[in-house]
Amino acid sequence: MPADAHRTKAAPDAGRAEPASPLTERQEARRRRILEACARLASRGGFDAVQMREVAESSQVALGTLYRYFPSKIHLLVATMQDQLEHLHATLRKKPPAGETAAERAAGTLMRAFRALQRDPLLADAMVRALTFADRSVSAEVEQVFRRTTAIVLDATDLTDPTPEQLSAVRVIGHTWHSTLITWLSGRASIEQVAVDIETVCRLIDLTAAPRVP
Amino acid sequence: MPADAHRTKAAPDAGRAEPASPLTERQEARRRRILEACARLASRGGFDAVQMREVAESSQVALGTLYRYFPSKIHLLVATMQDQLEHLHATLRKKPPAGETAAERAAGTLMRAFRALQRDPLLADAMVRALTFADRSVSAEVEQVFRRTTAIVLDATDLTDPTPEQLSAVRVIGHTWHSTLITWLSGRASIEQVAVDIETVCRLIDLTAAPRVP
DNA sequence: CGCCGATCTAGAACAAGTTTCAGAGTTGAT
DNA sequence: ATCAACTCTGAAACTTGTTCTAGATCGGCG
Repeated sequence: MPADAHRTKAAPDAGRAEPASPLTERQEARRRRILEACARLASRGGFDAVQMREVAESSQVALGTLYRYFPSKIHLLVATMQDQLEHLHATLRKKPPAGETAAERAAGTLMRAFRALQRDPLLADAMVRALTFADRSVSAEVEQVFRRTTAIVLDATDLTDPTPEQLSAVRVIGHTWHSTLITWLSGRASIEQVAVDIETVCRLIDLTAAPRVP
Repeated sequence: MPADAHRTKAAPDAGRAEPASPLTERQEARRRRILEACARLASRGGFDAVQMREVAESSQVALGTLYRYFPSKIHLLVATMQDQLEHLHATLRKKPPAGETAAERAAGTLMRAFRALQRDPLLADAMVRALTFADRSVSAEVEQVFRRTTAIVLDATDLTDPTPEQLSAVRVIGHTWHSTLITWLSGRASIEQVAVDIETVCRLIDLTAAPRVP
């Protein structure tokens, strides 16, 4: 798996659309078809069912083109996670969680996110496995996913100006969220245990909280 | 990757030696040669360099035999991690960490473990990636690795009779340890940040501590 | 000793991720 | 409208994890 095989030419950006070459309409549509096909296949058989040839066929794109958009299966799945997290984040924003303390709100939001992913366990499994399996060649994309996770937690806590300590706590919470997700998906922990652990780790937020100045 | 391919016959137990058919001396030797070859190869090129054919050749065993001992590359790497963690645990036990609070001792021990794995980053990378990539067919072995991690933390904190809350904290600490390890190995975080996050999460121990009764 | 079943070996065969390439299709600038 | 550069397609080839098969070895037992 010679994973450093990034095209150096002006290939369609497999990450986000922001800093890249504009991507024509047709290209944007292709990209979207690919991501949808990926999610669809993952939603059935999980990680193993996302076969590059199938994704290509299912999204009506040649195999070579698929690889031009996403340089590896891992890139593809991480991009899919990115995509799904965006939706999730938007959904979660709409109904901010109730709760006295920041910790409670964080735990509430994370459990809601957890349940959302539970609804499609095979898709979740494929995405999260790809995320943790990713090597350096996917760093940038993985980083973005983590940023999104961090943003979700920060949103939930309503912390406007977090201290370094709080940022550390938020990172730890993100790590725990991903790990418990994997643990649950692998059948090594119950939902109850996940809930307990999420609540436990979220206490770190209050522990490191500075009094909020309005 | 049809990973549920466990032989159902009386195959050499790929997990620990405890509950299995005794394993003759020659077989024990084979198993050890395989694990050593695996560690050696991983120590050079990391995950990708652990190629089953190479492992087989390098440990003077036929490919089929390798698969009889370890039903997949993931099983092999998880077993290797198990093996390395045993050594590490033994080493760490010898010099218990200094520190006033349980949290400090836990953080100290984990950072020591972290530095031990740092010395062989490619090996660590291969093992940890295998660990988080493992699917249900490897649950039992993964579970054992987590148990070992938990044991290391509990040893460090010197908690003899942990409450359920403390166990949750210890699980969270274990998750964080693995995640930060991956994050560092992927070049997405500095050692300093890892140290900070480990210290942050270890506070959970004191937070949930019941007064110890001697 | 000589046999039996389990284990090991060598090597072919198969599956899925990845790479490569020649030719057809698009696009943008002149 | 035309040309050059880029992009997409279709198909084959290559790599590495995994499975399968036929025969050689081993260990215990009568």
